[in-house]
Amino acid sequence: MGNETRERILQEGLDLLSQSGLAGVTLGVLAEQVGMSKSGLFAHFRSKDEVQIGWLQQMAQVSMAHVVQPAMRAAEGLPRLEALVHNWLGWTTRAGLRGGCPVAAAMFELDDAEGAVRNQVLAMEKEWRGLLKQLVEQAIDHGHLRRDLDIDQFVWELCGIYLSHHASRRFIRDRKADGRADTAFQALLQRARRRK
Amino acid sequence: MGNETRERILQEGLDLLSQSGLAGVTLGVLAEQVGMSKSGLFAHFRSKDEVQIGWLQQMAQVSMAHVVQPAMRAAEGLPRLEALVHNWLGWTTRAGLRGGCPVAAAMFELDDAEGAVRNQVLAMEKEWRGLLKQLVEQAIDHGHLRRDLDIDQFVWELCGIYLSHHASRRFIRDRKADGRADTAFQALLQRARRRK
DNA sequence: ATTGAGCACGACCGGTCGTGCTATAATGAA
DNA sequence: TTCATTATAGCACGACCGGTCGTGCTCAAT
Repeated sequence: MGNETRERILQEGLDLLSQSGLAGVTLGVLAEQVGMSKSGLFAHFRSKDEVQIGWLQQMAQVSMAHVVQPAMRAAEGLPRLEALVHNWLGWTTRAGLRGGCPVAAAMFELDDAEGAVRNQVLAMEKEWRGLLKQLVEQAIDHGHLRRDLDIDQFVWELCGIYLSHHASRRFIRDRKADGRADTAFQALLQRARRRK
Repeated sequence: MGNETRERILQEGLDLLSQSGLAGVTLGVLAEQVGMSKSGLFAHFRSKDEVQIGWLQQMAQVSMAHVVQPAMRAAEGLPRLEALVHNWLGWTTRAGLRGGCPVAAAMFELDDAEGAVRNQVLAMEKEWRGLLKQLVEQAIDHGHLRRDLDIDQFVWELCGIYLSHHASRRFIRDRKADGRADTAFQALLQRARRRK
């Protein structure tokens, strides 16, 4: 089945993508990894942009299954938010990928670029931050966080924790990365709970 | 003079590097930018790794001049730390580069790589964090921050602010990025001042 | 048994990559 | 004025890039 093959191409590509970044994965090495010819592989796509966007959509699917859905089983409000953050940090490893988060890498790779791939990454990032915002709002509604919290600021700082965790865990290879992120997140929550 | 040319190659290369990342700058486009032939340019280096490491060293020099040295004129302790952070955020633009911070990008580009370039980036990042740590220690010694502060944690979270600022300013192109970073930094300082 | 669609193949396109080797032009010392 | 040094250009290399093309296989429908 053609769709099966396409899925396999995207899945293998996602693994390579997480290790090498968007620019680092060529059709040649991808074809070799999948075990088919470059031309046979390329017949499933119209351009390399389309391949890259396919990887990103595949990633969205995988992260949805490994990060979001399990967190949704936690009670609405703060528990769910905490579960999501817990699943978020270092999610690629648990999803079976050998590299880091492709979107985080793409944000630094494509900051000065233009085009469809950048737009896709931007849309995904905005959607993700929207989800975070939504969970924070729910936590406020349940009285777990204070009403006058600056939600966008909270999400912004949370993203900083994610990025710092990614850098210290994957690049610096600091074994304390998980603990640092946890401490930072708890401090962020503390500020979001306390009045003023 | 050969050294003048080498300097010019590295300076132009640094600008391209900030825009396109390590993998994105090829000797061909660099030569065109500098206005000389690829081979004439390459005669100044032994390998592309050496070129890339040269760019990074050039960057260290430039950032030293634009970020660290001006901050050193502020009074030791908290004022100096605040000046450094102020110069740090968005420093590439003030240094005349058209792109973002090459080290930040490299941390996400090279997280799963190996080799001399990665080692160079790692060494530079560790040196930078060492400098941050030193300024925080001085602020403690002057009584501006509390004695029992977890310094490494402070630096870790500060790096998160830098990364989140970089992403929101350069990739997302959020005009509020500077304000968000400022708020986050002030909150971090607040925690570092207050007892408990 | 024949057809036709779907799929993958190898060969190949024009370009660009990083990297050598060699020749020429400019410079400065003797 | 000659000579040695240096800086740059010219050129070619093998590999690989994203992408196209025509071919042949497999298999279900006719």
